[in-house]
Amino acid sequence: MQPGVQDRFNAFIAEKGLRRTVQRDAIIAAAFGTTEHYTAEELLAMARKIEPSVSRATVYRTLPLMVGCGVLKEMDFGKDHKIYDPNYNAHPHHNHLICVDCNKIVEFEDQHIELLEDCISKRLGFSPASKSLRIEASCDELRKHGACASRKL
Amino acid sequence: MQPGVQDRFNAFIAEKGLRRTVQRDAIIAAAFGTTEHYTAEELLAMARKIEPSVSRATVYRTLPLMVGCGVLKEMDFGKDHKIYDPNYNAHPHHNHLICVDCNKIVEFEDQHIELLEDCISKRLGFSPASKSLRIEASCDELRKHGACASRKL
DNA sequence: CTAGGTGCAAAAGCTTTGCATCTAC
DNA sequence: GTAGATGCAAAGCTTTTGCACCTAG
Repeated sequence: MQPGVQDRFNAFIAEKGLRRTVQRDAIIAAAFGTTEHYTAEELLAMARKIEPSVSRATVYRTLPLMVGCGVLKEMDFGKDHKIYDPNYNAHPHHNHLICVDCNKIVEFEDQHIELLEDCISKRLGFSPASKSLRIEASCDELRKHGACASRKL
Repeated sequence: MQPGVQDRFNAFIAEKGLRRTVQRDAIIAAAFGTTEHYTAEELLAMARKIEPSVSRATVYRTLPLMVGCGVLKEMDFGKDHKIYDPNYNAHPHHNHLICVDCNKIVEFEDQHIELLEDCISKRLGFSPASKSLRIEASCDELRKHGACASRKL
């Protein structure tokens, strides 16, 4: 599990007068025991491997807590369900490239784009705080070989 | 209605051996009679003003056709429903800035970001074709005045 | 002891689909 | 005439919620 996350969540929970439970611990452990993106349903499955008593409702009730705490990022890639990204702790400024052909998601960082985002945001009257950026593109692999090796979702 | 769109859609339809109907015409007219973004439900309402016989099912069946034809862009801004953008014909390279506070969506174009997208896409092994970019940011208005004038959705 | 948490199953909300009827070509 | 389109209502899917029971502090 990613270091520090559990502590950050506990502090957040405590500050709000909420409680620490076995189920929440299991969900946190599952959520940050991987660097892959996942859906709510997938998180439920992972959490249940750790603590079988975890229910779907509790997962759905805990997800907003983790997002609100700032440890987990909720994303929407145009699929029918939301996707969660546990990598914002390790790489707070990473961006996403999503392949429109095969749905592959590549995370990347780039200094120039950071700067550009700041400029554009300010120009339009927005504060560059808490921004994120995503590029949709076509997969070279698909065009060349008719299929994409890392087809996902 | 945006010029050329109807023709483009008709050609697309014809090529696929599909048919032109009163309902589809009304949906196209509604979809491109505005420059605002809209949901499927909103499009249904607009189309019914033109042709009352349009049903929800036909709207949902026609949306993928317009998207597949390339005249309409489907977007997902993390809300519970999809949003459609009819402005890609007039401005094929525009990007979106979405305010995380008030959901305001600002469209903008930027030469530098175009270049940067190309570089990054290629670097990661993707073709820059059909890319789009969105920035999420915080609204200055909200921070200053506690509320945002153009609160939407 | 009690405010907060949990599981279950039902409900909600958007989107899709089966089916009988209709219509563009 | 026939493949394709439509409307209606039912079904699907993810996510939310009401409720009775449980538990951390």
